[in-house]
Amino acid sequence: MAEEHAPAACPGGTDLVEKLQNELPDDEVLYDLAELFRVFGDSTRIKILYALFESELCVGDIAQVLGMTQSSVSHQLRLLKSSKLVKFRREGKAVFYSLDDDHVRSMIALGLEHVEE
Amino acid sequence: MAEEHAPAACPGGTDLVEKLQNELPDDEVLYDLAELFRVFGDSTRIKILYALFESELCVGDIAQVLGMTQSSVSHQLRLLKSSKLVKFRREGKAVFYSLDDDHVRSMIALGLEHVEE
DNA sequence: GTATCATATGAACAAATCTTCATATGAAAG
DNA sequence: CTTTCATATGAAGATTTGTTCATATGATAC
Repeated sequence: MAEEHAPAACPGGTDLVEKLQNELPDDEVLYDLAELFRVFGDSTRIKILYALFESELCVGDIAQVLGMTQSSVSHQLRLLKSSKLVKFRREGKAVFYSLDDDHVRSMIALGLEHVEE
Repeated sequence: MAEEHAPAACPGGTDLVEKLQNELPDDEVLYDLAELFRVFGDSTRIKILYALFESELCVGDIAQVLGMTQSSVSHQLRLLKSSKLVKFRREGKAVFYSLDDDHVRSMIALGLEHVEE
């Protein structure tokens, strides 16, 4: 069981096709990359990241800024956390979240460039 | 009907919250930004973009490189097209797709930096 | 210990998403 | 005009995703 998919093609140089196949990064890398973008791909999470641009915030405050439930925000923070986009520290009852590094800022800035054209 | 959501909060300076709310970009911008990232947030589409890194390709060849259906690839190309990430030109029966601009490369490069840590 | 505040998490449901299959469109050749 | 090749698209179905609600955990104050 091997042959499937694409029945042939247009110009269809088999050599070109093979060359490109070999040049593609590993599936795992591509999947991780897509997953990273997927995390940015939700308005709520983008808003959370934006809210954290200037300073750290606790969960409740984030929820207030966005006008969303604490639960919803917490769920999203978990995703952002596991993608290493935000970090956190505990202080008493509260948990303060902040951007994990500057990649987040660069990423959003770059995205904005494309959107604002 | 106004009061909803977040029952109050941790530190919860109402002024800080209001300040941040005013500083957030328009909802429309944030939505567009999320939508852009969402387009990058799928392995198939990432693969397509990667395949187009070096040269333009017709739909059938892309499908072969990825080992996917022509239909599937075509559906995804439509998304990439409407997000202005790829452009195309027709030549006889074939349609050649290519990256629309360098934002795509920068975006993927930046994403890779974060993933490969 | 109990009460309270802040956050996290599990289950459930609705909405969005991706692939497949079948078929339509569009262009060139006969 | 009919056939063939390349691509596009609509509908259907399975999977994924985001929010809500209820409840659990964790930390402080009493």
